[in-house]
Amino acid sequence: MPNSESLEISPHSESFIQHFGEMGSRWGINRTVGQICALLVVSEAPLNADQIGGALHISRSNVSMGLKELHSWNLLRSVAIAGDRKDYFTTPDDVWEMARTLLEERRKREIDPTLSMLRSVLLQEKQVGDDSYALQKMSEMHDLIELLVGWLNEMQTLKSQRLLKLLKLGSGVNKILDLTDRVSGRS
Amino acid sequence: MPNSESLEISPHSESFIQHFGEMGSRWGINRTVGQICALLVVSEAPLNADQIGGALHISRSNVSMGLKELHSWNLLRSVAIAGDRKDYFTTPDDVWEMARTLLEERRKREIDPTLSMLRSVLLQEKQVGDDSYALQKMSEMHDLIELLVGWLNEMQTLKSQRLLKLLKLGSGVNKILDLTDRVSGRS
DNA sequence: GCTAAATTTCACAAATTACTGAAAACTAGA
DNA sequence: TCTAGTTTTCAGTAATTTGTGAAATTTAGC
Repeated sequence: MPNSESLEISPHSESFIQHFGEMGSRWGINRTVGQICALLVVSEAPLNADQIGGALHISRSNVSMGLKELHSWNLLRSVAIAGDRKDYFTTPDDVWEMARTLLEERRKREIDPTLSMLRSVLLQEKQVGDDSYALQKMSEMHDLIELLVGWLNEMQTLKSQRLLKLLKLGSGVNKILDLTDRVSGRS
Repeated sequence: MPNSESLEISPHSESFIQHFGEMGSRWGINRTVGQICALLVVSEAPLNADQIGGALHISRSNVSMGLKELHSWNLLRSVAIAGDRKDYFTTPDDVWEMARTLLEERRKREIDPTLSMLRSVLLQEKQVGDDSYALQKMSEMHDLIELLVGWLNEMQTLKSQRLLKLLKLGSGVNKILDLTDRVSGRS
């Protein structure tokens, strides 16, 4: 017995969803995916595809595609509801978990491919007439990205509590780096 | 006396430029802008608009638009060449400076607007019938982003050497956080 | 294995974004 | 101030991305 009433969305949630739609393109996802994600975040109960389409005024097939995309971002959880054959969806409850996932996925899509490309170019035999300036720049960029990615990975392994502490420390980290300098005797 | 020969591009640089073009859309800039940026990075000498267009096989007007866009990302430096009325362009030499700039610009475009939106929604008078679950989520998201943005800002103020040290430390930061715990007596 | 509910796929349409050439607007020297 | 070289703007077109309905596929219960 499907619920035929369409979802009620508060004005605040409406702004939130609208904003995610507009920002979607800047974030490398499209409007619809952004809106679906926002809707699921602010909905306490899991929603089915019809509810999502109804709330956002988009077609059933568009919802299906949007969910598929959201799934590929690892931001979707499906929930089975007893006595209902429909699939219900939600996003992770913990916003920190979502942020971590997002960062990881963006790293995979936006940084890793470039690192691979740089690696493979730098690994190739130097060709005659190759400009060393360009190779120098690529090498610098490679090292920078490798360091950054390695650091991000290590941060991913940190417990939430630890990460929180580091973030709250902010540039106070300076003092601590000083401390390690003094202990190890380096500049 | 403009140089009529078209720019020579090495196969390695070619791959690099090509890659930046393909990644452009994932990075929220378009193909052309990505390619122009890559070309300027690997070119030791500054280039003029005709050279850029020639090298990338794009129209003069497209170059103009691409440069404008790159300028808005704070990644463009113009150089005057004596005895030539044309404008010459390059990107910053230091890849770390470029990375910092990039991060800052993306923060402005991708995060700051969301922070503003959340602030303004949360500041509004609670309305009757407003779902507190949604407001709770928005509040959590607001706090997370504020913390993250604050931290990023502080990192921007850190000297390069310090930043490098922090990055190389990686999850070794754990030990140091332990240390501060013991000193201050917190858990 | 049938059936009906639910979901996904896909060809096409709509909307958005990127690119171009021509014309307009600058700019530095004569 | 005139002119030739240079850059920018802009309207129209091309290319890409997004959204839809209809058809195909999957799935759970009988």
